[in-house]
Amino acid sequence: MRMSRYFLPTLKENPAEAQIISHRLMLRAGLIRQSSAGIYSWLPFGYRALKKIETIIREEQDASGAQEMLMPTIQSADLWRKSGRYDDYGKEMLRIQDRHEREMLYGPTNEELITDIFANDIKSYKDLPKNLYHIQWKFRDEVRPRFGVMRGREFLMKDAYSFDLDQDGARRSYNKMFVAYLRTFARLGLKAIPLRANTGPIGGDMSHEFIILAETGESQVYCHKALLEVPTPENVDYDSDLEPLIHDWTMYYAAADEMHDATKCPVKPEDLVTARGIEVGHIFYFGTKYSEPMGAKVASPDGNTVTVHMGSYGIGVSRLVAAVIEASHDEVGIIWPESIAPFQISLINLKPGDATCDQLCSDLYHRIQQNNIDVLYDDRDERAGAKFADMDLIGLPWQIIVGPRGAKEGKVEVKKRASGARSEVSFDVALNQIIAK
RNA sequence: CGGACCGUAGCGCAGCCUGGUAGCGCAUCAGACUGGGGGUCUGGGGGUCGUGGGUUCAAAUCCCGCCGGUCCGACCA
Repeated sequence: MRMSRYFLPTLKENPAEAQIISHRLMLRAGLIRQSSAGIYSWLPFGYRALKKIETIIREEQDASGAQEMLMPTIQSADLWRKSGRYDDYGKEMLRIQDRHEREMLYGPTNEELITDIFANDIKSYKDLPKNLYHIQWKFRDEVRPRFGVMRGREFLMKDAYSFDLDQDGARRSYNKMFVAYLRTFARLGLKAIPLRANTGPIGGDMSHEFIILAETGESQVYCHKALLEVPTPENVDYDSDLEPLIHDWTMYYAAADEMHDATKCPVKPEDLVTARGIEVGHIFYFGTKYSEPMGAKVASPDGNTVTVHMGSYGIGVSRLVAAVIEASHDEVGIIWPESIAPFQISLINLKPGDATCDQLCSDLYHRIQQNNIDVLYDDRDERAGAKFADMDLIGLPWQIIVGPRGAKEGKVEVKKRASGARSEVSFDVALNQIIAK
């Protein structure tokens, strides 16, 4: 993409309303614009990042055996009356009426709808287990939206729902999601740790929050330092017994602020990590809480009718964009992990109009594109300083700088955003470096 | 939902207290000089001062309503 044609409005100054770093950088680097309180438009640059995250989540969900579908944003109030949540949910639920004055709502979550869909067509234990998910916009009318997309009212969420014959089955489904989440966050370049979460009246140990560590995180997290060294599962066979993997990740102490009691902490002070965290995912098993009232029953092998056991598994997709930025930035801008960078390369022409620079850039630009690598070519007639500032702000992993000095000898500078490491190399070497990576 | 505050050009703000020609910086446009980390100069465009009402000869400024937004607290992917 040529920057002269791209819609990428960057801001030199921090907008007054943005308090936290990710919000500031998302506005300044042209990822989002606020449309109304807690509701954002995603500009082309931000939308690319959002879609990349979505893709990684989708790949890992699919790998674990979950199946993607799509449910509507607008739901009927009747379903929610059936589960009893229509009255319980309170003002956080956006309620609307259609022209026939039927009561509708903008879905804050989808347990009712998915359970209804399941109950209508699945009648036998032979069709279990099932895990269905979708990636869809949700609306929760937060009293106080803030921190940009970190706590917006409208947000993109991946929510999966598992259906099993009994609790043992539900546990296997739960474990699959647990592992899929570990892999997803690792691929996003994030260090995520699972914290045991409150399971409410259901009890047991089947609810975890996934927290990523970031200095500006909202909540305080305490954990054993060994937890940070547990390796991400690779080449997972999701049909195998995942309990040992789960055990590796849950054997160490880990607690959020409200669960942590310094006087009762089992971890020795020298082994305790205290950090800030952002919740990016939450998984839990809730038994028959929804399947019971919604009538989700199947025939069991012995001929009886049993209510299915369910779990639900959420990832805040839009929040993750902010979380990644919180976790990966410096004083001048974003530092995108390669896996989700909107483009891989900034190609900077320091002197547009100079025949040699133009030619070299043009060649590089086309050759990079031919290799299916996303490149943002800064061909604008701007001051070098302004270009460098913009490039650092938008934070693409690689920068290729083409200036008149080197261009005469066919040399360009390749710089890595994350480390700042730079080297002056020939056209071909630059190209090969990029392609190899 | 309690408390505090803000709406003046695309962004950041001053002007309001003490009513009297709507300003500054950045951005933007034209031209020139420039050119390896947000450059300099000249000239230009852009504002129903959130909105409705009131007070007044006169309202961005004073008073009231409404709308929008922000922050602190309690609550959440």
